[in-house]
Amino acid sequence: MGGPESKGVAEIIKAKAWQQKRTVAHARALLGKFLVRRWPDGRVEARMITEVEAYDGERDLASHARAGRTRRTEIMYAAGGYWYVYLCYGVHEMLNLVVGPEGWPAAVLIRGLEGLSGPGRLTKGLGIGRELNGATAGEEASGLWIEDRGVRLEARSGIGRVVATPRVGVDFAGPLWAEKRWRFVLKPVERGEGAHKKPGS
DNA sequence: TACTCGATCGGA
DNA sequence: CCGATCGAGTAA
Repeated sequence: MGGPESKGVAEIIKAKAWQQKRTVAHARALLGKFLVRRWPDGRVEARMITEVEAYDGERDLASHARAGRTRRTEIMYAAGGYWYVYLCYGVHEMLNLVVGPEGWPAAVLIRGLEGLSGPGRLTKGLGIGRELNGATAGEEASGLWIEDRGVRLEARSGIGRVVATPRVGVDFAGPLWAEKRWRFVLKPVERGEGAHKKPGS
């Protein structure tokens, strides 16, 4: 199976990879990657990322960074590759990957995984809490990391198609920022879509 | 220190 | 539709 460069070999994505100032592109690029969790008992659970949102700079009034540097947002100003985990509505832990160069506050909210839909549900499902806030995304550093398992999302890849929509729950940010289509969802291909199918079968 | 309000979810 | 539940941010 496969040669020396066989596809499907999981590659752990290094923190460095998230340090370019391309927040929206980073969000889009996370679709199809795998979020991997090492549980305390050593078991490893990996799920494909299917839904993300980009939050980009202080100018983005939907972002926590709209208030500038504060104790909470400090981690967003770090260079890409750290986890930003915060409590929402006093109930749900939200998992974000900090992206961009140092000094530019940006993050990608991970909103959905294959089989675990919803930002609050996925953190609960993977045992992720605020104790990971500020930790490095990496197997050794935090037991929570991103892997590229070779999934490609080009047309006819058969995996799915990417849909861009406005972000969820950010109407408070005003129309300019609420309407930006910075939410990306990986929709599975429908039967008969994305590949030729014999009619009438 | 007081007050407001959320990057949500599950149950009426 | 509504309540849960709590910490960050703001005003004072």
